[in-house]
Amino acid sequence: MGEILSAGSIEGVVRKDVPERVISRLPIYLQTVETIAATGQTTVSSEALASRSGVSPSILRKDLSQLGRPGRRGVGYACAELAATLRSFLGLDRAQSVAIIGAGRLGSALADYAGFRGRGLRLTAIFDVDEAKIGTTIGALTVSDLSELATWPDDIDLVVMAVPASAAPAAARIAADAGVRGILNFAPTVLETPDSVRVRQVDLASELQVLAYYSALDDNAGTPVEEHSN
Amino acid sequence: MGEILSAGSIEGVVRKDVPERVISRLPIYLQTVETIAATGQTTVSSEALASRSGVSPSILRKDLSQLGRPGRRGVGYACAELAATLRSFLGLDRAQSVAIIGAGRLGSALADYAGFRGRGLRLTAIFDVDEAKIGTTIGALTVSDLSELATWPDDIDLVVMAVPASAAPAAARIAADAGVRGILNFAPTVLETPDSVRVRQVDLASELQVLAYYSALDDNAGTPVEEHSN
DNA sequence: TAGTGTGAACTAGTTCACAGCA
DNA sequence: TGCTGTGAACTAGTTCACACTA
Repeated sequence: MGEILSAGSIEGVVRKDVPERVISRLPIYLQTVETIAATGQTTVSSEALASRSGVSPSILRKDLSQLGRPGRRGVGYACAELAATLRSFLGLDRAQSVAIIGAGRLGSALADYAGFRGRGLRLTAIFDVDEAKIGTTIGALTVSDLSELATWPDDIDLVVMAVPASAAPAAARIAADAGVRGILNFAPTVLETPDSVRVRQVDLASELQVLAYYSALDDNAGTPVEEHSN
Repeated sequence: MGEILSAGSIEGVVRKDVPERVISRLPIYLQTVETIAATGQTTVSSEALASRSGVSPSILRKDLSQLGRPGRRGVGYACAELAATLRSFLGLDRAQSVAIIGAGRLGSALADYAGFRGRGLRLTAIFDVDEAKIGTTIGALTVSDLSELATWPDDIDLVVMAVPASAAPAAARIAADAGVRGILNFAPTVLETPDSVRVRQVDLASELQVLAYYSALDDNAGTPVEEHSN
């Protein structure tokens, strides 16, 4: 993907096109700087912020310099201001509305998983197709029929897909038709969506299999494996 | 690229130095090729496999060529053979043993989330520190006290961390001390671990915030976004 | 003086295009 | 002939090093 040259260009809006790689690090910085601010610290250096975010200081400075509101040379970044800039840049000023599709165990767990409130996200609805689940309550929300998504009164910006792989493509189509802007997909399937819908994939088994690779690598470490020191 | 002397090929499996970027795509290929094989198809071209995996054909060919067991020119890849090679390469021949730390809603949901069995992973134990949860049953497993992890009879290769952010660092240390090889961390904290423990981060809020960025971008398409002149 | 902002150098990753083999 | 395997060209991402400024 990538290839953004269409939207907005008519107006002559020169959008600095920030790579997704960078965008995906910003939430971590936000999280970190909020944690630091909560301790009462008012400024933070790139070095401290970077190490607590798990990145290098230079990459952190490059990333933050891209969002226009700079730090102060010789001082560092003002925590509160930086957090506000990050929130605004990520589009979290108005809380994005999130719906969960799939009211099974995973969907229910995600529904009250910490981190919607206070992270610029507002959980708006939970959908399912299972008659037995529709009408039941999860946290403060009642499970609705997925067919209601299309005409849902509150605009839904983002969807968390927590359904089996077999049901995911159909549900994704419904979400896309309803004008949803992004899907966070927990089902182990590659979703095909129109360009207007961004998909991010989270696959438990894939992640574990990546870890399995390195685990197995170490198993064989008795025999001379690559691993060279420097 | 530092030339690596992977001469130690005493055990048949010689693993070159494959970038993590590549490793993290292999589970997707495995998933895809298994799906294709299940339809009865015996061979598959790089183009078909790539498009169903959401990558370009050239990158797929480069990736697969790195694992030594090639496809057949003019034909494609033999599904069954490719799947076996991928499984073996990822270290899934002997099912890796996985433990979940945290028997809350997320932990319980992940415990019976499809994809352990038949994906080369074996869920071995669930731990918690909460007296009220220890001894209760989740699926086929009984929740054990986290302190038992260190002396757990069955070796634990990988851990899924499903605890609050505040509890994660301590739990990670316990896991690292117990010789765990990898941690899949759902808590929104950067974990510091010794080099022997690989961490992969999955943060619901971060992922949604990335999607929020693109969602907000579209909202502002046409009106000047916060932008500074160069 | 301390610590950011940033061009330049470097490194990693992807795509291209075609040689080579079933 | 068809499709993989792969070097070469290209592109993206990271690190370095230091000018610059509060």
